[in-house]
Amino acid sequence: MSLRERKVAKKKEDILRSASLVISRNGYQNATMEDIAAELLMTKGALYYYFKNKEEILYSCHDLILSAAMEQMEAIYQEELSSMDKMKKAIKTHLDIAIREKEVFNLIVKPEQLFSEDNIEEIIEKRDQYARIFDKIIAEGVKRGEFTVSDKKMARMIILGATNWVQVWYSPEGKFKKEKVEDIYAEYFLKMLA
Amino acid sequence: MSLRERKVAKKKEDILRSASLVISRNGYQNATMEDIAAELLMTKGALYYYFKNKEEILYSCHDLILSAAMEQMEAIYQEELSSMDKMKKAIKTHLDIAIREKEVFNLIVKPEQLFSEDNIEEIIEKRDQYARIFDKIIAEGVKRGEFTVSDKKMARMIILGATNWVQVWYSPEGKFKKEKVEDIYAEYFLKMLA
Amino acid sequence: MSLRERKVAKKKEDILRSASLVISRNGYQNATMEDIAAELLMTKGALYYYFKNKEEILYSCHDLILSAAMEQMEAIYQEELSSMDKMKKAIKTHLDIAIREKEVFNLIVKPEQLFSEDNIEEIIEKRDQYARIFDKIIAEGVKRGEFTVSDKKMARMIILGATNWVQVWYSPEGKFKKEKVEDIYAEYFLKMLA
Amino acid sequence: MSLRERKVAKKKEDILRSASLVISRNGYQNATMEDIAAELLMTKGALYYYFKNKEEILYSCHDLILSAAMEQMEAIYQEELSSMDKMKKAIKTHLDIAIREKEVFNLIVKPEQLFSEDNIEEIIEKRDQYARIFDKIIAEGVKRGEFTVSDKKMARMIILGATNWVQVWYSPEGKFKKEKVEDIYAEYFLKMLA
DNA sequence: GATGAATGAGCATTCATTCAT
DNA sequence: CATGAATGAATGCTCATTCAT
Repeated sequence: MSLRERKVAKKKEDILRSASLVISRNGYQNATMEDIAAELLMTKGALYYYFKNKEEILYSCHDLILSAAMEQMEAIYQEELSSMDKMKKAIKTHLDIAIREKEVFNLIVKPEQLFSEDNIEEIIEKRDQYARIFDKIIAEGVKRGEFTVSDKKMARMIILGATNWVQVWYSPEGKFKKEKVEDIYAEYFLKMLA
Repeated sequence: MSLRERKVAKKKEDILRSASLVISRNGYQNATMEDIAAELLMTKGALYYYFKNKEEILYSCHDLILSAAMEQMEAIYQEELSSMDKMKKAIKTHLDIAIREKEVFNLIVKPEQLFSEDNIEEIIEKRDQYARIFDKIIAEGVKRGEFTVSDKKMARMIILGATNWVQVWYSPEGKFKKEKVEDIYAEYFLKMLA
Repeated sequence: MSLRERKVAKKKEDILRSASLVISRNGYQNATMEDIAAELLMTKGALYYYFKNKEEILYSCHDLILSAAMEQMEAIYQEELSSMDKMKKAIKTHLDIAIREKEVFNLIVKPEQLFSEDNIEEIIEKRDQYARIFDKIIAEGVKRGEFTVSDKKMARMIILGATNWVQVWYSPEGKFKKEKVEDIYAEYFLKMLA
Repeated sequence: MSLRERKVAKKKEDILRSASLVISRNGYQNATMEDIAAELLMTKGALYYYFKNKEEILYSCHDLILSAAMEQMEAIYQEELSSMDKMKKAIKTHLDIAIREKEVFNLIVKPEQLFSEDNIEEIIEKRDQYARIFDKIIAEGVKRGEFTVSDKKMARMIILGATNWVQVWYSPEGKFKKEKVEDIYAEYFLKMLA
């Protein structure tokens, strides 16, 4: 990658970071191009040099985080661990991301209202891919006899639902430390899957 | 209540129902005053006779549903049932509301972005009140020895998080019937609390 | 038509008149909604109460004039006149419109660049309909032995082309009076068709 | 002219050719500096090294074509031919240019909307110069007794108007071949002038 | 000479809100 | 009470133009 390409890539990242920030503060619909640019001391016109339109920024934001999450999760799946430990690690990792990326991660919730038809399929597919890693961990656990579940998919929904929800109430200043939350969540879910 | 007052109250209800409907269809940000009025064969100007502004409609919508939910939940809490059965019923009821009221219920998620400071405190207080009924059911179950949980509040968060999430993926046309979902969710959570 | 409907119709007409004026002054691409509104002492937002978007204003402008022209021309065709006189009258009428409606009439020239696919077909069809009235007059003249032309369609193109061009150079303050222009044009074309 | 000067001149020509092309494709208002540069594999910034601004490109484009046309037309006027043949040749040549240069030639139509005051006078003067060659041919024909016209200027307007209009409807894929069109047009006009 | 990057002014469009009637 | 009409502020996006490197 040439110097220039790296500069562009860096700038794009900056923009996505700024966008994430603004979205976190105001929500997607209230995040204006102006806001995103101002955060970077640019003018909104400049954003269009790097991204085609607002949706592309949003999409990239989302993609960036989800891709990274997927990578981590896939790595966990590949590790040589008991299913219990794998799930524990997966839950903790997911919680970690959901808390750190709060709003952007939250975009996953209603893609139909935020993305145009061009992107929506890919979005949903990626989301499903991510979810399927949890399915695989559960399936593995069941096969190994570590887990007993009446419906695997539903179990995954419960786990992901509950962990996604954490961003609604979690605050770094709150009574619970992040690590504590992760431990308890993992404990409960393992009990549920046992 | 005079006849006129009753008429006004009726109209307000109509408006809230329409607002709920439109919000469910399009999401809050895409629900225009025009849409809400059109559904009732009124003009948007008339809405301002009954409500101060859009936020007040939203607030009332939210309040209406949450109040009703609270009432149901409180009734369940008062019933003479084992904690297991109480929780089962509570979960099913909550799921039922979350599915039926989808979008409006979803407003709970990020009140800071939707409500001005005037309303936000009250909103959060009410939400907490609702949640506290679950806390009470859990506490009761623990006292009676039916549940064993390391952290009551966290257990409640998990339950509510997972059940709120259901609206993200549930569709009446989908593979799972509502009753089936309710059963499985209840089963998993009871296992978790046991 | 109720009072209100008439009021709306009147306002729409006003807007179209204003749009015509502004388009005449600045050309279509340089005619902003702001300009059109300002001319009527309205704000641009109000225009959207009457028309869906800028293109619809443009389209209506165009349609209004072309429809009126078509009516006049059809009437001329129906009159009991020699083909010579009919053509003379048609040419004069067309010149009259082309001069009076200058810019708006000029929109006919490149519809592909100005109209979206939704309207373009109808636009072109209407333009062709109008042209076909000239074809009929020529054909009639040929049948009656008043005209001799090697190619009817080409003759019509020449006549319409030349008369449309008149708006490029004609000015009320110029050396030639409108009536004089009309007479000379008619004379030349009749000689051409004879 | 030094080597460097020649290089610059060459580049300017390239730019004008590209501009013509892009304008022909999209129309002037939709021809962006970006488009013009892209065609030459340059960046739009570079265009400003050769031309002060977009208008100057447009102006030069227009000037280039009109100058070439004038040269051809002047040559025709100088030829030793009957007025009939001269006019025939002139019409064919004009049609040829109008068809080939379509959009750029079309700029002539409303110079006031496209050019600033600095250029407009010169534009109009050049356009008139071009037209005057037709006047001279007609005048010559009248003097020689080949043509009989009641008003020379008006005859020229009709001829130029009709031939300019040809670009509105002519298409290489259409039913009429270019040569056929030229022949018929010449025939009609000569009949008109006879 | 040329490029990448940025600017800033402008425009169509949307929509909550207001208010005379 | 309700409506029709209008407002105005906001927003995404485009593009000619500039300029440091």
